[in-house]
Formats: sequence, C-alpha cells, structure tokens
Amino acid sequence: MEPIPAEHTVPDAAARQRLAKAAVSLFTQKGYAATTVREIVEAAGVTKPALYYHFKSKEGIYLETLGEAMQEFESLVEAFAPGDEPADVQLRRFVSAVHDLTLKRLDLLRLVHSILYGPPQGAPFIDFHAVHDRMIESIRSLVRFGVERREFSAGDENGMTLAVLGAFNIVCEMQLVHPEKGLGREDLDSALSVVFRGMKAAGHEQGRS
Amino acid sequence: MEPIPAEHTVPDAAARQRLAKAAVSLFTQKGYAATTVREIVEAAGVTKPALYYHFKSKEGIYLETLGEAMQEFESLVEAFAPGDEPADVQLRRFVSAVHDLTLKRLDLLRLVHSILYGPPQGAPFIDFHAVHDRMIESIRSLVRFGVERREFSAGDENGMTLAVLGAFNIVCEMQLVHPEKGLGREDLDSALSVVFRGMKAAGHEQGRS
DNA sequence: GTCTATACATGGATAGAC
DNA sequence: GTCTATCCATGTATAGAC
Repeated sequence: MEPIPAEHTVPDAAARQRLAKAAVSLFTQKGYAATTVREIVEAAGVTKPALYYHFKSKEGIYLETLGEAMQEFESLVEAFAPGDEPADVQLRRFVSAVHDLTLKRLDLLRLVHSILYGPPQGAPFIDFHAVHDRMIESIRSLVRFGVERREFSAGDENGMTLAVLGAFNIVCEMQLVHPEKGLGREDLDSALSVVFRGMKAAGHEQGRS
Repeated sequence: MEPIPAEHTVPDAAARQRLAKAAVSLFTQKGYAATTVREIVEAAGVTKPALYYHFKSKEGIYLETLGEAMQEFESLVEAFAPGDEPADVQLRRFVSAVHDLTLKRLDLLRLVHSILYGPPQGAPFIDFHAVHDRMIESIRSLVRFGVERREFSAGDENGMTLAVLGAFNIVCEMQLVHPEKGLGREDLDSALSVVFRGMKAAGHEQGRS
C-alpha cells in the first residue's frame, strides 16, 4: 500500500496557525528580543521542534507572521487613488480608513511604532518605512491637489501635510498610550476639522502665527 | 601610615562616566533587551565587574542612566508656567522649547517613543508617561486659556489640543524616521501656523469640514 | 576599583525516536 | 509532524586575587 503523499497530511495545519497567532501576539506585546521561542511554543501548546519544523527559525516565524500582517496595511495604502471630490473629503476618507484599520490592529500598530521610531531591538528587518512613506506621499499629493483647486491656501504644502499627518498620528498614538480613554473617529474628525480650517483660511496674513 | 579613605579614591570616576555614556548610547540604539553588558563594558573600555561595582546590575545601570537623562525633559516640562502673552505665542514657545531639547537628544527621544508607543521589551519601568501627560496638560491649559481670551474659537478644545500636539509630535517623529531630511524649527513653525489659523478661524460654520 | 576566571541560567536550535 | 532529550552559545552575575 502506497504511503499517503505529503500533500494530504494537512490535519496539523492547526498547529502552524496556533504558532503564528501566538507569535504575532507575543512579538507585538513584548518585542522581538524579549520574546523567547519557549514562550511562543507554550502559548501555542506545542513543543520547540514544531516551531522549527513549520518555520525555520525565530527570525523566520517573525518575518513570516509579521510580514503577512503588514500586508493588510500595505494593500490599504496602495489601494489609494485620488478622485474628483473636494480634497478635504478625500483626505478625511483616506486618513479615516487607515485609522480604522489601526484601531482593529492596535497590536500591530504598537510594533510598527517601536520599529519605526524606536531602536531595532535586534529584530530582523521588515520594511515598515515603505508603507509609512507611501502614506505620507498620498497625503501630500492630496494636499497639493487641494491647493491647485484653490480649496486650500497656497504657499505651505509642507506645513499642511505635516499638520494632517500629525493629527492622524497623534490620535493613533493616544490609543497606544491611553487606550482607556477610548479616543476614536470623533477625535480624529475634530482634530482634522481644526487643521482643515487652517488650510482653508487665507494664510500668511499674520507675520508668524 | 593610614590608608587613604575611600572618599579620596576618586581618580576612577572616569570609568563610571564612560560606562554611563556607553550604556545610554547602546540602550537607546538597540533597546534594553538587545543590549548586553558585554557590549556596554567593551564600549566603555572596562570589564564586567567594573559595571557591577559602579551600578549593581544591568537593570541598575539602565534605571540610573536613563532616569537621569529623562530628568532633563522633566525639569523642562515642569518649568512651564502660563503667562500673560497671547496663547499662540505661549504655545509656540513651550512646544519649541521641548522640540529643541528633543533635537539635542534624539537618542533619548527614540527610546522614549519605543517605551511609550511600543512593547516594553523587558525593560525595567521608567515613568515616561508622567512627562508625556504633563506636557499634554500644559498644552491643553494653554488652549483653554486662548479660548477664554477669545483668541481661539470656542467649542473644540479637544480637537485643538490634539492638533497642536500632533504637529509637535509629527515633526519630532519625522526626525526619527528620516533624520536625513533634517526637519527642524521651520517645519514645526509651518505646521503650527496652519493649526493656529484653524484655531483662530470662526469654527463650525461648515457641518463637517 | 579593577582585573581574571568562572559559575549558573537561559536562549536558540537540532538529533533521532515514534 | 510531533515528540523527548540534548547540544552549545550567550547572557547575567560573582568569587577572589591584586
């Protein structure tokens, strides 16, 4: 009797999935260096060789699981395409969409922040910068679009881009620092309203303010 | 002949200082968990027992050096006292002062961010939140001050506080992500100008923008 | 106060049976 | 594919001489 081909022995895909889930959870909560493979396998209810079978190393499981999770953000940001609506409406929609995803994946946001803004902690390289930069460029192009259409005042695209990006960023970060305060969409909307008002107001009439 | 009392044997304070300097540098560049005592002592040009003599443990040298470095920020933020000038002028000055310090201590900023926004990485607890919260409250109270004086439009202190804080934050963070772009005071001023314009403009005339 | 040498725990990773 | 048992490098920390 022929032995069952390897492709058919899938009843253990569960173990791989449990490992992946435990790894994401631990890496995002404790960071790469502070997470041990022992913790991962215990959380997944398996033993070490199982991890090294499914993923080839600690670096491997980190890259595979976190890279996959990041693609959710990547595809969202890549999907952006400028439309014909007012620039502020488009900006609000784009930023809100990213914000919604960050709320759903606060754990990932925490890891991204620690990599983007913090020391690498010995973690293997994942290109978080690309998504971040791409998002900034999308905002910048929408700001430029609004200036061209005379929706926004001319002359300070850079400051405006920073202000929009800053409003988005701070709301996300307050979630990380004070999740109990439950900042959400309304707070993002409030901050963006202030910023948009400043972008629409006739600028530069006062020397420095 | 009497042996020289311990108090007089200070010619080696240099070693302690070199250890402290190396520790701050490594902890901020690599994070707590990823930094080894071997690296610290090698960078300082001494051997392990020297570290354990001057500081009692890895946690000890982390807490002592980083805590000390943080006091620079603490005293700056604590020193804030509201004055009688226009609110936007005071806000600009306060935020700029903190920004100046962050530029000088980018290494610390990186560590603070990784602790505030990222996973703890197994690092001993230092209360970075206190300084952060205190800064937010100072900004909030200046915003309130401006609203009372009718410098800023009424009705959205929360959104305005977020916008100001966001502008400050994003400029600092861009330094961490893209130090080569050399964002500085001018960029902070630009972003703040946009935000202040929005805070001064008659608010809420448009339903949602 | 600073060294050499070393103890002891923990970490990542693998051999080999089932 | 999953286990038990183990290897070996590295990590923190210390004993004891100078």
